[in-house]
Amino acid sequence: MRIVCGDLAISKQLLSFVKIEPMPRNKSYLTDDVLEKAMHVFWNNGYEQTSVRLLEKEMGINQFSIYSSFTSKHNLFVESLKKYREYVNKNVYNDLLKPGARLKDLEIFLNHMVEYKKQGKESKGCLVVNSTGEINPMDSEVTVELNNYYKFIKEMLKRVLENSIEAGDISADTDVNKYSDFLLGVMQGLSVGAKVLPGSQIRNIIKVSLSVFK
Amino acid sequence: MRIVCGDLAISKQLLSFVKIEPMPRNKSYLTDDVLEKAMHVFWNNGYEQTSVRLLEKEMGINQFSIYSSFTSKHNLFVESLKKYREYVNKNVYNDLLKPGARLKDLEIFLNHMVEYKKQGKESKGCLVVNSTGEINPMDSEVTVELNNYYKFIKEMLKRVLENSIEAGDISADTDVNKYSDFLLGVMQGLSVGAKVLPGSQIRNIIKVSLSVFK
DNA sequence: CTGAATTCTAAGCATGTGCTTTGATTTAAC
DNA sequence: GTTAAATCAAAGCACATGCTTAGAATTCAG
Repeated sequence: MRIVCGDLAISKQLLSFVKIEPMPRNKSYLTDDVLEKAMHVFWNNGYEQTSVRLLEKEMGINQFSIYSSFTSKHNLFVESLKKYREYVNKNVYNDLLKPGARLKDLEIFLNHMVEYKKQGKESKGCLVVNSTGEINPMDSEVTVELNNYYKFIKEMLKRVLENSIEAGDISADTDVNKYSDFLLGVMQGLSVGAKVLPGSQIRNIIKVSLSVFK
Repeated sequence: MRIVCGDLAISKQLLSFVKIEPMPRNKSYLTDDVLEKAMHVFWNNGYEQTSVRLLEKEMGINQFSIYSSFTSKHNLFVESLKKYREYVNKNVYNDLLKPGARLKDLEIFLNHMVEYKKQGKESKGCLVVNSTGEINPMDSEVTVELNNYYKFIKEMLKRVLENSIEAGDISADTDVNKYSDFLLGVMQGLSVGAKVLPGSQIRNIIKVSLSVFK
């Protein structure tokens, strides 16, 4: 019997006093790296359209390794959703998460989405919104993670509104909870709309949505 | 060689002068009926999760008949999307499509959605919005039909706004095009949100959205 | 009734699916 | 070097998938 240590080489030494037998071969990959790659595959193709063969190819490890690290395709998907939240935190919503971010920054962010789409790139939408449509609601593990994501976005929007109040951009008695719900709804709508509607319509949605604060 | 007449028994007689050989067996089902059943299967399960075996069972006809009437699963899905537009026209948006329907009716309609969900029923969302998330954008046949649907909804919302202007509910210089885009965006957002968010949040989205007209 | 056209039933096809097993390879304490 | 544990690559498993085929059943003009 031995303590499994995953890909944290250092913990091997920390746990060496427990170990009673020779140490085995090391993983040739970092769990976190291949998970991020898996996330992108799910993001591009959706859950059902993503086969384990495709994951194997894109993650750069074979099926045995996938199953020994993530136990099932379904679990890998759930982990990918968690990873997605971490990913957008760092790479998508970073400006909006900065301390002091205001409605003006939200406006810039939303318009940036349209610009990005106009540059010819295919809009693959939001992994979570796409999954909300695809996954059946009985799948509680996934549903929990979808809700975690939406809570995360709502909290971000709440802070944006609070900062806007503090900066005097909007009235001090603005119902922050109510309006962050509204903005979350708008963003869910944009995630759908941006995939198919022309830019002019998306811009109209953004304009009118933000006009409620004037 | 013979003229195929589908399920319109009457046209057999109309075309009888063309026919040169004995008449064959008749279809035991109406194409339109089984199509509507197929639509519900796709609505409940999504495109990928719907197998031809399941369609066979729910449509009540076997695979041969499915393929001879609809040529492929993909084409059956496209036809189902068209059928869906016809379906919601009759069964979902009927009140909003009545001549003279106003914003007040839209408000009732949206709140009805929340009530329906509160009654414990699983919200399966909108077939088109779900498909917008699931289908890859390169699938042009499907994309065209998704856009047809959204155009249909936008036209409906435009008429609601025009009626509201005429009734004096909202300002006469309201930019109908712009605000119908906005309302379409809100409805897309609600189709996503209603599947996972609590009723209180949905109600907030509705309230704030409609407050732009006050 | 006969016969040709069309439908239906049901079996079958090749391929794709998620997941498992096998056996060779690598690791590092002894 | 030896040895045991964990890794890896590759083949394999049972079953599901979209779609097709073969043959029996049905229809209706002649």
